[in-house]
Amino acid sequence: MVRIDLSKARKAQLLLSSKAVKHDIIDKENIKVVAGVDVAFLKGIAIGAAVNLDYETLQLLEKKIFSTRIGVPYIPTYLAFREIGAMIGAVKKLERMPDIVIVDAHGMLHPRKAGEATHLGVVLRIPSIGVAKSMLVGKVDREGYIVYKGERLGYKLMEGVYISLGHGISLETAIEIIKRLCINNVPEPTRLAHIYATQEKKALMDI
DNA sequence: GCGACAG
DNA sequence: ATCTTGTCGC
Repeated sequence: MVRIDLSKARKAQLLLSSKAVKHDIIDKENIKVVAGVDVAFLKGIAIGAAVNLDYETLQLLEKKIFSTRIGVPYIPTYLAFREIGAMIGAVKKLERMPDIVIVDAHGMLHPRKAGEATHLGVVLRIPSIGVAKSMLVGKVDREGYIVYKGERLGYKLMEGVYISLGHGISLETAIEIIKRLCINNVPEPTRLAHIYATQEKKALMDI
């Protein structure tokens, strides 16, 4: 496990956030495939899982796994540097590139507006939305919006479901999409990706 | 300086 | 995130 150069990582995040976009770069009326990504850990291995769902029916279309060695430890606000390799590897294995990707972590609701969801969206040049289980920065206002440094960057859909702007999708559209995907108190793509990653991890344990 | 801190 | 069985409750 190599220690991360926080100075360089910080600069990378600032560059990434400068390239992130807060408005829709796709036609929301034309979303067909939505992906969910998650990562499970076993020893020194990160197991990335990516699943594609039909946006209309929420049915599973395909799923892929990409495992890699863990390079760095978990350091708050630098989560992406630990997981994104496995996540991107899994997404790239999908036969059909999804129209948008749902990441189970924050996006712009991050000290440098460069959380994992934003990081992945900018790197893959694909619209992304972050959905975290707890708050990292910001505060929820009377209407449910999460404000950070005077900017609305997210929305509290319910306890344990915090929408965080990722890349290429406006907050209003992101809220609309996540409301539609949230079935069991969690976005369906995220739930399936988590199950798949955990399943693969258990399979590796029997070896 | 102190405490908090996505997964 | 991960280490981990049974158990309380709808």
